[in-house]
Amino acid sequence: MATPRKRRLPRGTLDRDTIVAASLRLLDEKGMRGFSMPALGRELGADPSAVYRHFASKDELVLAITDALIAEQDVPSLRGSCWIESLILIARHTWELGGRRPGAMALTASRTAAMPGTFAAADHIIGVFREGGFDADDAGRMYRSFVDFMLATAQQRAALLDLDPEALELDLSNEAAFRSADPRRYPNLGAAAETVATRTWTESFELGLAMLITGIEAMAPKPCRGHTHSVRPLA
Amino acid sequence: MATPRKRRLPRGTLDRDTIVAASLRLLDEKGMRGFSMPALGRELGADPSAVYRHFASKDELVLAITDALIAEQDVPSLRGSCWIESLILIARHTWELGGRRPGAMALTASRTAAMPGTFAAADHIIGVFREGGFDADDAGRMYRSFVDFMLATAQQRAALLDLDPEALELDLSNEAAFRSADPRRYPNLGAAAETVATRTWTESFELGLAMLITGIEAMAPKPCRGHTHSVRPLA
DNA sequence: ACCTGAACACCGTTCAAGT
DNA sequence: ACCTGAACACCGTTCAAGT
Repeated sequence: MATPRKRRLPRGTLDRDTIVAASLRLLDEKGMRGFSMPALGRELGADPSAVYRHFASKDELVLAITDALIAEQDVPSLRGSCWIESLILIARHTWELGGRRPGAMALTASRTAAMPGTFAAADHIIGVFREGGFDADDAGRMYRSFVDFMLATAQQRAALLDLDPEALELDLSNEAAFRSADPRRYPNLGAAAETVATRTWTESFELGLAMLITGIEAMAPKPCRGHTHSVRPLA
Repeated sequence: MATPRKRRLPRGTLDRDTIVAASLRLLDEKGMRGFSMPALGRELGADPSAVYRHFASKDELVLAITDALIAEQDVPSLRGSCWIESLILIARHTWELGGRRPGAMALTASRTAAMPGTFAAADHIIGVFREGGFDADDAGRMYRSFVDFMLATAQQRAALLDLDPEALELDLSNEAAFRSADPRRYPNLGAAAETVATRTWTESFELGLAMLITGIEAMAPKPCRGHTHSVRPLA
């Protein structure tokens, strides 16, 4: 309260890591809507335009945030267990990350950063597919499709959670409104409406993951025979 | 050239349908970035604020656009063929829609509108799952997970295509840059880098769809015995 | 009743000026 | 060399004023 807020920052205060960390804090607190250059300036205690000394554009900053978020993730590896379980663990971790940090997930999940964190994660997941007996090229193909599913699904929910409260409320009430569809006009929807309306996003994700995992194992040269996976189809 | 552009619009010119149609035109021409209230006003030849006579907010307009886009879709039904083929057709149609009209897909794919177009599409897809022998509740569950996968995947690519040209260029060059990752540090990525870097989005979608379809058929009470589906795992 | 136009509180980005 | 502050061309939304 004593220090005047308009003090000039010392010369070397800002760097790329500081700005990325402040961006992630801002995204966690205020969501994507609150992540603006003026807001970032306030978070840093600097003028918004100072960021442009370190990143050429907001988009370049977004890519740096993308890699930092990936690099932060520390999914415990499951050596000794079935490789399929590793995939399930990675997918669930990503899904939960989108639930906890919707702003960061919504902003970054469709971007590709050619940086160390991204490379390390890709290397890890391709390695998991090779455990399943896929050769390197097929493991690369499976990796791309698996990651696309995982990120796309997590991002979709994150984008919804990141909406402003009124829009989110409207969307959720619309899901519930499936119950009010005329069963004469929409007989199939009418018969399933209660289930569709009350289904949680996580239940829907889990069933989609079960479908995917079933498909992956069917394609795998080395399926995990005798091992029951932790996904529950239609449970 | 002769008519002065600032003529006042006749009283009943604007209505919800006109505004939604102009929004879709704008999204197709200029993408999500170009879809602003001032731009919509120009497209309509009206003052931007006139739209607020018909929609309470931009978000309410977005939900109307969502339903209109769904209602426009006319996926040919495949009575007589295997029900799995209908799912494949619907998924591919959605994917292609996101490629052709990225702005509209990116804006709407995570929203739920409780309106006729949405109800009719839901009814149709739940019906397809019932053809596969799922009871109504399970068909409702499968519908949610299938649609989430389909829309999320299509939206993710659409959001990328909707980026401004410079950001898109940066992202695509980053995908290619997976080739330059150090193979000593990232041996799995190194072995698959060429495949990962040159893989198209559609190839990745098709493999993901094949995984999902394999999983769905494995769960179905009435799989399509003796029928070869049009998805090609790892082809 | 419906559309306009000015106004408000914001954006991302640039660049001359300060230190 | 690095940060500031004013400026530019935008946003979504509101509301008194016009017709």
